[in-house]
Amino acid sequence: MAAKRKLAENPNSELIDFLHELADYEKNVSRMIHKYNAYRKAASSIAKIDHKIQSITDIKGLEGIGKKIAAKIEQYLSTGKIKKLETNRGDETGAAINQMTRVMGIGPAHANKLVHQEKIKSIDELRSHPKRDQLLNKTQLLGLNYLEEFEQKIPRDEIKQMEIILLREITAIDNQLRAEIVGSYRRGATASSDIDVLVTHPTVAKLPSLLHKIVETLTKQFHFITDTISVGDSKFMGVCQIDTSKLHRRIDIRVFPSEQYYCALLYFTGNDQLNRHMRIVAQEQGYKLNEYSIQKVGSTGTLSKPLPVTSERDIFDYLQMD
DNA sequence: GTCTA
DNA sequence: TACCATGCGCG
DNA sequence: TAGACCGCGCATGGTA
Repeated sequence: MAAKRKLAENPNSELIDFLHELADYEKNVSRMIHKYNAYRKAASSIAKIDHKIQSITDIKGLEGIGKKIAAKIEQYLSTGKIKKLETNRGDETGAAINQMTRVMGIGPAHANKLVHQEKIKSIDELRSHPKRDQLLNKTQLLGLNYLEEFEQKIPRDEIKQMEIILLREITAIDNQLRAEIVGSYRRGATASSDIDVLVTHPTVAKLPSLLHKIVETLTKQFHFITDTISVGDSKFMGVCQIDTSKLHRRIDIRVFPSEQYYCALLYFTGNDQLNRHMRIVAQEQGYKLNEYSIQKVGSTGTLSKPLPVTSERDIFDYLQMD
């Protein structure tokens, strides 16, 4: 094979897209987050099937697929359409609400308000609205400003370049600092939707001021950070740019005390599915696992002190996992 | 919308 | 000013 | 058939 080939598309991708569209409508328009999750779960079950679904018997009994979704799939199989989806698509207001939620910081609640109260029907109308600056908060204005840029994936090579700068500058602030880029990048992805940085330092008391120092340095000295969305003692969320010829990117930086670092590393490397799986295994083995620690659960539900963890391996060992 | 107690 | 509820993004 | 469906840091806006 001469060049890297695009991964073969899932044989049921059209059906999966339909389910995602139904999911989005429930989340953004109906504001039923659990229905959203139900549709997503059904879609992910179907995504695991490696052949084209021919009949309803192919999916009956699959995890997350009950009566209603099965009926919709049946409709899709026989007519190529799903009534409910066609109805949703005919709802202009719903479509407008969905569009609004493309903007970072505009969720279902605010999107509904913009469309229902302000009668705003499109992103363009929002951009040119005379009261735009009163209708949106700081984060949402940033989100609107960078909307198209944030929708672009970040190539792995670009993150690699950022990694060099980040590690160099963070270490320059304090050579006891340790930092890693986690998320899909650490899982080896060829492109990511944002940059997620974890930082730790052996001296707990220093952590909050260190985060502020890191943010200040990367902002004022290097103009690497271009905007701050939020910043507290343990988490920064913002925008960065490797140089002015490149797009603006979403970046998060979190600091953890060293005893929590490896639980955080595991958690923020993900993915979601692995996290859920490990939480369940932990529970089965009599532990409680989260992004901060692993604790033993006593017979009465009492929690032990956080167990010592000095590597990700330690966590797998407690849980007897490979 | 689906699953479970 | 202090506190609280809500919205949002996130692996 | 009622209730769960992950939980947390930060911003914001409301209330006392």
